[in-house]
Amino acid sequence: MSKQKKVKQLNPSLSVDCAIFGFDGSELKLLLIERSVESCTKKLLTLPGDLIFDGEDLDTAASRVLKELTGLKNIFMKQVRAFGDPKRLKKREDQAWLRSIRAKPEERVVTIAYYSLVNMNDYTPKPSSFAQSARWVNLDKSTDLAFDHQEIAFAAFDQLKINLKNHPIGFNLLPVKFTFSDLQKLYEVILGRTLDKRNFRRKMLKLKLVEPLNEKEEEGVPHKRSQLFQFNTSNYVLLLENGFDNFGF
Amino acid sequence: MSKQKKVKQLNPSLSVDCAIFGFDGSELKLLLIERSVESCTKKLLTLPGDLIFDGEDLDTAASRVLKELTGLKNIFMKQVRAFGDPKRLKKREDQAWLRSIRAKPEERVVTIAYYSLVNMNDYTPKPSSFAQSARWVNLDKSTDLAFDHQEIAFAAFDQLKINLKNHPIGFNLLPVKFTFSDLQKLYEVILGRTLDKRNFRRKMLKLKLVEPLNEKEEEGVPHKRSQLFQFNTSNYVLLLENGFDNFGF
DNA sequence: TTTACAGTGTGTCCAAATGACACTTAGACA
DNA sequence: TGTCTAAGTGTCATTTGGACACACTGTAAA
Repeated sequence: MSKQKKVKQLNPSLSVDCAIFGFDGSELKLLLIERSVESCTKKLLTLPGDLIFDGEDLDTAASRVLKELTGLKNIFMKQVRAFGDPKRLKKREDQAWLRSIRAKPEERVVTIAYYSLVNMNDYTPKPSSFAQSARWVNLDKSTDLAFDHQEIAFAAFDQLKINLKNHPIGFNLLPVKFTFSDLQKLYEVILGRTLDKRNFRRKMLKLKLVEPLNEKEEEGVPHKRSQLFQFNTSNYVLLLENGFDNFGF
Repeated sequence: MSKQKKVKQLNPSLSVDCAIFGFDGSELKLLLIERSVESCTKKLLTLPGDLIFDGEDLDTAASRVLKELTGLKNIFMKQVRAFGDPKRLKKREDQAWLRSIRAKPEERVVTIAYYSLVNMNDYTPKPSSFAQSARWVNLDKSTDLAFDHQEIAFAAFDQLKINLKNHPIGFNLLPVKFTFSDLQKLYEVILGRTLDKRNFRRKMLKLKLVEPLNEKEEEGVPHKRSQLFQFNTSNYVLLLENGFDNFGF
């Protein structure tokens, strides 16, 4: 009765990749790591991702890999979809990296992509494992990713935009107390266009997802101090479950 | 130089499963196959699905597997997502079947689910391979599926409903020429509720997706003969690409 | 030939939602 | 005291959504 089977073994055909979007109040960023290639000075810029273990649950694997590479934990991620193009890892420089670290670098790997949204200020990435660095990169500058990670990032962002319209997503991106401007900026960044202040307020309040606090924080700003809001958790949960139809800005 | 690598080899960790929805003019059906278990009289009722080959593209694999098991070909399928729960194939009766056919029946298999919509009348399933039978089953009677196929079918149906609201989906379900009633019935079946005839017509015509033909077909119906419509292909393609916001009934 | 039947096809009204638009106010600072 | 910055607020015209009822056409049966 060997315990051989209990030993964790990487499955050479399966990986997860995580597209973590962060918001700092004005710009949308993507969490990327660098992987160095032995024979080359250039580093690969990629999403955090790695092979998963035999018998490891997909969601669990995504959380584990993200934590191993970037130190981020307790982040709720949602699956985007699987990417399995046989050529997805076949570029020259990608193969160089794979040969330096994988038992079977030639193997086709199907990767399950995940995405999430976090408040950048709450999470400071700390690279480890084969991640040389882990940092937030402006979404519009996140180009030249290795493997098919550009495609994965786009797909994840599309998913984000779609879900933004049907779910009260994006609230994890803001601090507990926030202003209406914060909220609106977030929506503008994700949707990629400006919104009318009054119309935005009207719609958002109708949903009853946010409620005013008795605080007018922000000391020392060179303008009128703004009302602070928080999320109404009970309505939030309710809408999370049901989605909601009319949320088009 | 052995050609070993060129030999197609099944990957024991990867499969595809296809949720094919069919419409016969009044009810929504799901295409299911039966798999017989050697030691048992009871058959497993499942979605068409099987392991994929090393290096085989996912979309290609889905088409191949569907054809092998049911004879259906040239069906455009869309990926739902991956299912990889380590326990997804561990039920007693599921294991019995797997032991009879798989080299590694204990192995955790990640399956990539696909879905599609077809006009039932255009496709008559012909079982082959390990499919004992292949037939259309009423969606509400498609219960008691083996493995985690019930969950997959639900997820695929959810996807269908969501896409119905944002894309001109469901048109593959109808014959080239169709009446407004046909179209409306389709929507009612998928959405699971009745719609107002006049409002439906108004909205649908605004999209300019359908256009009237100079034919009032249907001979010998015990009522006024109805106008036939067809899809406006150019607008159809346009909307397929962009999706469209206002399609909520 | 008359009648019953079944599904087609059409218009209006009201309520709600949407989008466009501009000025006053609070607070900081020079 | 004036200037700057962002906050905060209301109206109107248009579009959209849902609710609602009756006459028409062709068939079949009495």
